[in-house]
Amino acid sequence: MPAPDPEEYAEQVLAIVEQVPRGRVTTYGLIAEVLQEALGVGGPRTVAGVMARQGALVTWWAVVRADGSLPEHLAVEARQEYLGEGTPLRSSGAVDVAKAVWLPPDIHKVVP
DNA sequence: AATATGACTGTCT
DNA sequence: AAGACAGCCATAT
Repeated sequence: MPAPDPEEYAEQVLAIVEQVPRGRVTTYGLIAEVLQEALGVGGPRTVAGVMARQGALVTWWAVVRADGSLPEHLAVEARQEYLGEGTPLRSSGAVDVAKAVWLPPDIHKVVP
C-alpha cells in the first residue's frame, strides 16, 4: 500500500476529529493508528502536524495527548470547552482519558 | 543529502 | 510520580 497524497491524509484526520462526540476526546496516537492501518503511513507526529496547521478548522480540543494533556497555551482555551461540554477532567486539569476516550472508527467506515 | 524541529509515545530510571 | 531517552514521521532549512 503506497503513499497517499498529504492533502487527503489531512482530510482524513479532520474527518475523524469531526466524528468525536461532544464531551469525549481522542488522542493523536489513536488517530494515527487507524490511518496507519488504512493508508500505511503517518504517525502521531504526523497527525499533530495536521492539527497544528488546520486544527483551527475543527474541534481541535477533542484531540489530546495520550495522557489527556495538551501544550500549555492550548490547555487554557481547551478548559473552557471541557467545562462547557462536561468532559471528564482530572485534578491536573488534563482530560480523564480513561473515561472520556472515544475510539476512532475504521477509516473505511468514515470514507468507504 | 544531512540536520533540526514539532499540538507525540512508550520505556526506563 | 516526574524526568530523561530514544523511537517515530513528515516538513523545512
